[in-house]
Parts: sequence; structure tokens; C-alpha cells
Amino acid sequence: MIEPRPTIETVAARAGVGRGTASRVVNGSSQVSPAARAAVLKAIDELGYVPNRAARNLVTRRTDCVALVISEPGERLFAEPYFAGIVRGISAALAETPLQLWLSMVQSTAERDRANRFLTREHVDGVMMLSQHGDDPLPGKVLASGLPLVLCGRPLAGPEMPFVDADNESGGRLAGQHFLDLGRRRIATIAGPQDMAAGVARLQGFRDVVGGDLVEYGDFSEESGARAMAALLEREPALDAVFAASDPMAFGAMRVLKAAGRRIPEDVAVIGFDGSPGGRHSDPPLTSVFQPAEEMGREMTRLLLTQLAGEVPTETRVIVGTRLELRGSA
Amino acid sequence: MIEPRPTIETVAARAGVGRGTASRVVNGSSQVSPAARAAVLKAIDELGYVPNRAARNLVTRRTDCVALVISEPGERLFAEPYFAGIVRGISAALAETPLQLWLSMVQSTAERDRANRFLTREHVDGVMMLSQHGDDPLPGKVLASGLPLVLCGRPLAGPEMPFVDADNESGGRLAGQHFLDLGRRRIATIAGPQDMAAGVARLQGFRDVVGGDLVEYGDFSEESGARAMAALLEREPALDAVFAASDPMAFGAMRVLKAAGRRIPEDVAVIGFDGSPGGRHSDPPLTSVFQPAEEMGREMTRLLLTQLAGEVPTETRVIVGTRLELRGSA
DNA sequence: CCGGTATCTGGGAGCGCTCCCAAGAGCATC
DNA sequence: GATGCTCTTGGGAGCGCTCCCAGATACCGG
Repeated sequence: MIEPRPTIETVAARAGVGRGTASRVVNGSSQVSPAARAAVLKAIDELGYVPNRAARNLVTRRTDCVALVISEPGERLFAEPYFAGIVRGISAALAETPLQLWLSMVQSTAERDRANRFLTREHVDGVMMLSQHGDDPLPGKVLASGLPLVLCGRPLAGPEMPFVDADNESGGRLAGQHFLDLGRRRIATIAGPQDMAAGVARLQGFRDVVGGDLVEYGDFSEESGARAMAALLEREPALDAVFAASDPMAFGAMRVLKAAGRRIPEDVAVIGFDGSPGGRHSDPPLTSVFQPAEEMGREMTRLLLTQLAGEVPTETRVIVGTRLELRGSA
Repeated sequence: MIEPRPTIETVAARAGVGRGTASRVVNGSSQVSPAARAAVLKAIDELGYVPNRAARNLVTRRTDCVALVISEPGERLFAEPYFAGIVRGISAALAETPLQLWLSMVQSTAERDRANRFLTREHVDGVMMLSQHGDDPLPGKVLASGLPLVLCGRPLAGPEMPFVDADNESGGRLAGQHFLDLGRRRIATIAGPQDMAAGVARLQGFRDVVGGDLVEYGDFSEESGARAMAALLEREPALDAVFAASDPMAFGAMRVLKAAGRRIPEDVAVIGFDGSPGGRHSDPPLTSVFQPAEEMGREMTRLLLTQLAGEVPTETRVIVGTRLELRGSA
């Protein structure tokens, strides 16, 4: 512990070979005789040698680090299990590589500054980004710097960039179809913000099936869901189903519906979007369109790894399926 | 972008000073004349110079990285907003430092191997660890390696290590006292696992106030809460209050109570522990002991930074307060 | 036995930085 | 004007590694 860590030179000396040969063994080159390889491996083991990352990075000009940037002000996104799933997927996928995951939350201005400064080749080999807002300048900057980038969530506008997204449109269709199957007739929706691709696509899919114009807009938050629900009830007191483009909005809507004396699902069926575990304990349990966050994390990693391997990316977008998680509210 | 990044030598040349002086300016040494400093800063700005991290780390023998290790199998811990809050707190606190946050989830064996290999001075300057189980070998290993370490959650046994924890005992007391204030008489508790400090302390505090032996044990999961509740009802059908040592256990308990025809809170008052947002939408909304996760994250960071600064840690434990979040279930 | 080829090896060079030493410059003092 | 400070400066050394080249060795066929 106090004595200095062994260097590759120490290893080479102990194995009775040159520095070059030792390095070759460490890096798995095939140009080494079996005898030399065995000697070096033995020395490595005896000395507990671990390559110095800084020295290696200095010469290879790689960092073996990828960044996961959560560019979302406020606590909304991060608190959701959806996010946790993504991180879990990424972490699992990276476990098989030498890459480390550098986590950067960008909420305050200080953090934004930092991210701007650190998202360079000096610091990371690639970037994965959770940024739902179309006007976020960060993805564009990273792309312009030539750093490999994968987004979570389809960017609404701007230049083409690789992304992984849930099939929001078909998720919306699932919700709509379920209401129709249930025989509901006056079907409303609380759409997400239309400056986010997820908001647009969920509404689009839903309307493909249901049609109609009983739509109010929220910002994915519970409060906005409550407001939208109140407005919808005012417009159409006889509505018998409502699809909210996020679970929190669905919770807000249920609160308002119950306050207005509606029974769920008897009077009004409710479907949310996310499939969050919290929905299992709501009153009633919330039926919701589930998006496979963990799979999305894995796919993001896969896409990034392809780019890092320098392969021409044949695949720049991955859409993962959604499914309806039936609980009690619809 | 194609042209090579400027080095400190480029900067020095452009500023008309020596490499040493340029380095001194970059590192904020005071031993530089105002004229030289200005020239160097100008050159840095014009060239867009960013110090090469690997080269710097190589010579300073620091990495400017700290690890956050989530050593918890399964998805339980990570999915909770409690965790999200901790990460947010850490991230915010680190934003003011040059340190980067390396996130490591240790769930699978592969990930455990990796963590074992990477949690060394070669890779990180310090480690923060979320590991609730007393028998986890990882904290001990890190401590033994001499790497600065801060735990989240008091370690149950083993050598002394710095930690930040919620005041679980007083949280338990808060719950107990609230039941007494409510005039409840037959008060039960679903305690957490007694091989975790949090489980022990929450029970301890609760019993300090309430006494009695109407106790069943769970593992913090919903399913275990349901089982424990069923057992409690069998032992004491007339119970009128129950404190669960985690929100998921409280959810499980409420499910069983409702199935048994008890009204909450009229017949049986329920209090959970965590103050998770999901509790706002349960039926009824769950009264719960809230622990300030974000503050805990900040405190962990602060403790680690003191150690990194090489100061003798006058403070090796921080206990943050809890409070009762009154919703509808008690 | 020789030239040619393939395989393996050692070690110099150099990545970009900080540390540190010695030297120069500037100034006050005697 | 010499002496002794302090403040500032340039650049050599070296961190531990990989890359690469030139040399050594082994092996082949003619």
C-alpha cells in the first residue's frame, strides 16, 4: 500500500523480458511466444500489476469513458423509474467492456457550464444523452464536436443524430384501441407538450385510432394533468375515457375525476404512459403503456459501441416496442 | 477539429513565455507577473486550449474522478426516488469541483468483478457507496485499499467508516408518537430486516415510544409487507395502527388491510418510511417518514471532499433529520 | 550451407503535463 | 557600486504507457 505500484517495467524485469513484450501481453497481442506470455502473466499476477490508466490514455488518446448526460432541469425525469431502468441497462451493457460510465446531471447553470467544458474528446470517448426538449443546445454541440453521440428519445428537429426511442406512436394506438375495445365512446386525451417528440407521437398514434378533438395539453407533470382534466370535464362532462401521455398526468387526472365524483374505471377509464411501479398502488391501479427502459439503455449502449468501433453506423435509430400494462383503471 | 488540439507548449509559444509560466497560469499559481498572466490567458482563449486530462493525471497521480457505487442486487434500491435524490445531491455538490462522477452499479457478478478491479487509486480518488447490507464485502475492501470512502447508511458491523445516514431512530419515534397522538392503542409495526442498520434503528426508535411486541419482519419489499400484515392481523385482529419501515411494505400492508375489510385510516392508521412520491397517489395517500435524500447526497460529497483535501476528518458521520410527511393514511 | 522469409524481441521516442531547480531581473540597503 | 534579498522565469526531467523500428532468432527450401 505504501510501496509504489508496479509499473510495466517492473513486470517486464521480473518476467525477464523487455518492456515491449510485457506491453504486448497486457494488450493481448498475438505476436508473443507462449513462454514469454506465461512469464509475463505470472509476473503480473505476483505483483498485482494494474496498468496505469492515465499513461495509457495519454498515448492512445482514448479515455475509456462514456458520458451519460441527463439534461433536464427540475427533478421530473430523473425521479422516474423509467430513468433508473435506462441507467441499469447502460450499466449492464457496459459491464462487458472496458468503458466506464461518467454520469452528468445538467440542471443548474453551473452544471451546464461544466458539461459544455467536459464533453470533449479530452474527457470522454462518446456521449449518451437524455434530453427530451427540442431546443436543448447540448446535443447539437456534441454532434458538432465530432464526438460519438446517442440520444434517448427522438430529437424533434435539427440535424440527424442516432437515437433510441420507445415506439410512442404505437403506444398511443394501444391506448386508443383499448378504449375502443372497451366500448368507450367519448374519449379524451391529455397530450404531452408538443415541443417534445414523445408528446407529438403519443398524441399522433392515439388520434390515428380514436380521432376526435377532445384534447388538452400538459407538460407531463401531475399538476398539468389535473388542470387539463378539469378543462376536459368542462368541455365534455360525459366523457368516459381519458388517455394521459404520462403517468403523473394520469395521476393528476384521476384526482380531479374522483373529486368530480366520477368512478374509475366504471364512469371514466384512464390510461397513462410509462408503466411506472407507482401506478400499482394508486386508486385504482393505473393501466399504462409500458416502455422498456432497461432495453432502451442497452440499445443506446450498443449504438454507441458501434460508433466507437469506428464502423460505419448502418443503424442510427432504434425503436423499441411498448405494451399495455393492464391494471385497474381501464 | 481535424487539426491537433493545442498543447500547453502551443499556448506558451503564442504568449511568448515558457512552458512553466503557462502551466503556472493554468493552475492558478500566484507566482506569475500580471503581464505574463494576461498574455497566457489571451493565448488560451484564442486557441481554445483545454488541458489534457490524461497527461495531467499521469504526473499529479490523481484522477479527478470519484465513484458512486450502488452495490445492491436487484432493482429495488435504484428504482426508488430516494436514490435519485442522492444522485442529484451528489451531482450538485460536485458541480463546484473539478471532480467527475463515475457511476457503477453492482448487480451482476460481472459488474462486481469490474468494481473490484476498478476501485483503486488508478481509477478514482474516492468512493461513495450505497450499500445497505451488512455483509457486503466491497466497503471493507475499499477501506483496506486506503481509498477515501463515504457510505450512505450506517454500516451495521465491521470497522469504523465515515457515513451519512438518515436519523432512522428518530424517524421511528416520529411515527410512534403520531400514533399515540392520534389516540391509537393497539399499535403494530412491520420492521425491516435486522441485518440492516436502517431496519434495526427504525424499529428501535418506534419501540422507544410505543413499546409492545406487535412486530413482524419484512425485507423492505411490498410482498414481505403484505405477508407481515397478514401475520399481524392474525395475531391481533383489533390492531388500529401499523408502522411499516418502508413505503413498499406499507403499500403491501394497505393492500392486505383493505382486503380484510379495514378502512384506512379510520380502522387502521398506516405510516410508511421514505416519503416516496408514489405515496401521494395511493389509496389513501400514504403518510410516511420522509428522509431528505438530496441533502444526504450533498453531505456524502462534503465528507468525501474533506478526506480528499487530506484534512484529518474531524467528522466521520453525519446524521440528517427526518420528518413526518402527513398525507391521508394516518 | 546459404539466402530469404516469418516470427519474436528489446528498447528508443514521445504522448502533454507538472515539478523543481537554477538563473535572471529588479530593488533596497550599506 | 557591490551585496543580498525577493520575485519571476525557462526549461530539463520524468510520470507510465504504447507505438514502431531495427535487430535477433528460427525455420524453410534449394
